[in-house]
Amino acid sequence: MADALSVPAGPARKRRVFIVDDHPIVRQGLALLINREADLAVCGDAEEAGAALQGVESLHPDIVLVDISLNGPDGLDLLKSVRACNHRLPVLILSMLDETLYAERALKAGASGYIMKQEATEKVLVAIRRILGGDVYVSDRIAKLMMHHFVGGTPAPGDSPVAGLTDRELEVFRLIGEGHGTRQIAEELHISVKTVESYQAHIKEKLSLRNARELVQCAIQWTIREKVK
Amino acid sequence: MADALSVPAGPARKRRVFIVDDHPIVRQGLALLINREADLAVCGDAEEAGAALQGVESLHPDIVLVDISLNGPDGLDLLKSVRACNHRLPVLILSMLDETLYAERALKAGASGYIMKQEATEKVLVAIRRILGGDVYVSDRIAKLMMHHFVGGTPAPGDSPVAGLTDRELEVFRLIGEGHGTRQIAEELHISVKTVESYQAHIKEKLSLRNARELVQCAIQWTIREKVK
DNA sequence: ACGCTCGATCGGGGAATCCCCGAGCCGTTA
DNA sequence: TAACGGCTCGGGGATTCCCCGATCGAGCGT
Repeated sequence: MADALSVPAGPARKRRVFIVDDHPIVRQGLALLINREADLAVCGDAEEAGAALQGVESLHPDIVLVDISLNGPDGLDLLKSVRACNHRLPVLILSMLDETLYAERALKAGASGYIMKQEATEKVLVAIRRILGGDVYVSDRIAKLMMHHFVGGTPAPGDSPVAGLTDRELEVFRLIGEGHGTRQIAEELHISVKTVESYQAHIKEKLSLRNARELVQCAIQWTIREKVK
Repeated sequence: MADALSVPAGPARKRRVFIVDDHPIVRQGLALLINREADLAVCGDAEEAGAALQGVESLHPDIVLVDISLNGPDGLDLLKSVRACNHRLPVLILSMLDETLYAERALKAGASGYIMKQEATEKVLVAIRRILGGDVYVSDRIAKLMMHHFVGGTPAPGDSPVAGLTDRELEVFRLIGEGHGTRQIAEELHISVKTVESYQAHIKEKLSLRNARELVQCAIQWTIREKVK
């Protein structure tokens, strides 16, 4: 854009950041944090997706920070809208939600990074700079998890890890997501409880889930998302 | 306190604020916001209940800002702990969770105010000053709702059945919704596994849930609705 | 036909949980 | 004082979890 007519030298031109979060306190906090840096400056902010799109359109920032849980269209929707407008604009998703459930989804939707609000504030700045440098930022845990999924059994990038499940496994997974218990599932499928337990173990393996509670959590969230889409 | 020997005039002694929130970004944001004011200053902050109690003990602030959803013991627990230590210390609860569910609990537990993170930043300052002045701060909506509960012992129309849960039960419910297991919850709250099981039983009773899996399903769905709303 | 892999099916067994019972303690209320 | 409700915990049997492994058949390459 117009900023090509670079400012001489000295402190290089400040990179412009746009913030989208439904909590004014967080917006202001991030703004104060970012504006304290010599090489960064907040050029605008928005509370929800609509205003955010307008702001991005008119202010053409260098990077956008987006919270996932917005009112109305959520952060991932906003991300897709930005992508739909042919913008190469890098987007950093920040959220208080569990990264294991959303980070991968965010990156597949075209985000350049994912960071949790539980992280130290410096990490936000690290993430911003790394993304501005053209890299992708995710926590070590997520990076490891995604590697696992990649080599594990999803040859097609863009496939849900759920796609790697067997027919029977997927069936059990779906029933779990609907709140059915192990014994109940065994009866509905006319198979042994032991067999259902086997499937649950395989699913946990394939989805890198640590215990049964995480399995239930994952299945339910997946079920909800499937219904919406 | 000692402030009775009033500072002449000019900028009166700054009132000291202590912040408790598990999100560094929010802590820093609030700190920057508060320190910008002529009559207020942040004297310390903490990420969880234990450190918060220590900080309050040694720094004796004029007011404490506490987020509800902390790791381990939550904001209401911390509030009760402060009260148990014979502290008259005013506490302002701030949260991103639905106020209709928590505001009343917070006030009954001895809080001086409740404000949502969705509110404008200025409202936080307004709330702080009103509480420091000896008043109580809640949104008009909550004030009206509490009146309704006061006059008619009825559970009020539009109340979630979750509102019928005990403080402790709701806490366990929330942790279940975040994917935590029974043992894990017991450790985080420093209580027996048996006690956690009791709460789970009570919750299932009150919400008419048939088994543990339905409980997990309900808790997770509720968590998503609360956070993503 | 011969291995070989993989999905579907089931079992053992110890640890953890679920789920029904009951029971103290303590603060508030009647 | 008595009653009530919330918080805390325990017993004990049923169930599930989670690690092992096993059998059987279908597809697949040589």
